[in-house]
Amino acid sequence: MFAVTTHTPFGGSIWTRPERAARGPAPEHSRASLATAGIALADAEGLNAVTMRSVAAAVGTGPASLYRYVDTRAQLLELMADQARGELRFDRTGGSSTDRLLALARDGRALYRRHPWLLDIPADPVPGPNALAFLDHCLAALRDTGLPGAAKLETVGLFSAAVRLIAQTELDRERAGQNAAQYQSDLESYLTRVVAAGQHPHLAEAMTDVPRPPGASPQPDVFDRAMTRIVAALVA
Amino acid sequence: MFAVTTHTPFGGSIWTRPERAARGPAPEHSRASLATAGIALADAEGLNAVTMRSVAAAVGTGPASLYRYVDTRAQLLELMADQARGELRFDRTGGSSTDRLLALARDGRALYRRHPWLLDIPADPVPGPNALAFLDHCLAALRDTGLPGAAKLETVGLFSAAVRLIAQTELDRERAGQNAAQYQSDLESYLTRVVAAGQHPHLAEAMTDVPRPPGASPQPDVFDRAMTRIVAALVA
DNA sequence: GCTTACTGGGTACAGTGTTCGCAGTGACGA
DNA sequence: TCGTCACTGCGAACACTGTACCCAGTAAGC
Repeated sequence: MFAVTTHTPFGGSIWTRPERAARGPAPEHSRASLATAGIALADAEGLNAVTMRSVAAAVGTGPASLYRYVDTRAQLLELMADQARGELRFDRTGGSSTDRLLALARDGRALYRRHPWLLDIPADPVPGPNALAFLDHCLAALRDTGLPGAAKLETVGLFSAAVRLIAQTELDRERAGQNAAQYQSDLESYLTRVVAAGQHPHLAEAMTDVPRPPGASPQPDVFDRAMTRIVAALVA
Repeated sequence: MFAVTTHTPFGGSIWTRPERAARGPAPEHSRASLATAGIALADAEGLNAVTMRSVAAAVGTGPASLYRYVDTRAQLLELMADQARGELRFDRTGGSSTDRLLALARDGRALYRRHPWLLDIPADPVPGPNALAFLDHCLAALRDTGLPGAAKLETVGLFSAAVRLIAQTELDRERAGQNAAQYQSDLESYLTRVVAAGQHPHLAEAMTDVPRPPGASPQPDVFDRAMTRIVAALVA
């Protein structure tokens, strides 16, 4: 029912804000506990359920108190995102660049499946500690490519964006498929109406071409196929 | 300062809602006029400036009246997004698949530069008329690839997602660059502190490798370079 | 032990998307 | 020709949001 702060280029990231002050009493809560509470809420009911009030209630305090730990709601989301990324384990150390990147991509996908609300948070302008760890492992995977440093960084940027992107498309499609009753039928009738209108000849052709049987299960792993193509293009 | 409805898989799209009712007096406004007003506001002050109240005021009515044309704010954004996409012109009809896709990509980038708020609107679950026209031209560009229909559709999905993605990264970087004073220095000191901490060896290596001079202008066309790689991977 | 900078949190504010209810209006069926 | 009835415009109100303010209490530094 509401909002994501539109792209403010830099309103101040959590990671440039000191966690504890030098003076004064010890805080009763912690960044980690706020993030945990937020993640639990988001996992259960989506990102919209993560309000200052709900998180405050979850840790047992009032809304205003959260601003002792965080300047803004967006910073709270930053905490949640990074803590979620902390679930990533980096087992594989050997193998080709391609294989290692693909493994990292699959880990990323699994993370997005566990915490779909991550896709609703705009990519953080400043990477947190766990994002940095992921970044470092991506760079490690590129060791053998011999690319210069800047190119490696750019490649990693494209790579993680691609992972996010494909996970997003995949999840969107699945979510849509679940309300198949309403969505699929509405979309289908809409599209056939559009196609029947006569414009969009290529769309018509693509849709009639090999019309898969309606009950058929979707292609098994769009993600793997797409990711393979992209990774190949990136390390080339 | 506020919100984007988190991914409701299908709350009902504008394009499955009848534009005019059969009975009753003629509406005083139109979808097009609402969209135009919203676009003007978004162009000038960002997507957050597009509130039901501001749009209503722009067309000279009260907030509640908008709900005669639109079920929800998200549907208003759908209208804006599709109307903006209507600015696209599709001149090129000949050439290789790669060239035609690259031309479409550049058009898309130009559109995102003109209306950056498009990047803040989640990709519509149901494509509007102008999105369909774009889709059709992408499919036309893939004519010579000989891919089956479903694969063509999938490819186009990846393609337009990639355009959006790269435009987004590019614009993010530019926006960040403008507040160079605050952002760059903060980020830089943060990263050097992180690197100095000793973990993240590969990050350290990539950053020290060929440290570009601080005043140097950024690489001219990240977009073209990245897009070329991706398109090549897609039509392969 | 005095100062100072913090912490907790109740209250309040400005602003949001959206609903309700009611008066007016115009196309359709008789 | 004339009711009927589904629509239209819209003022007022609701529920809820993120956040600022304020004040009492608390612990570290000189």
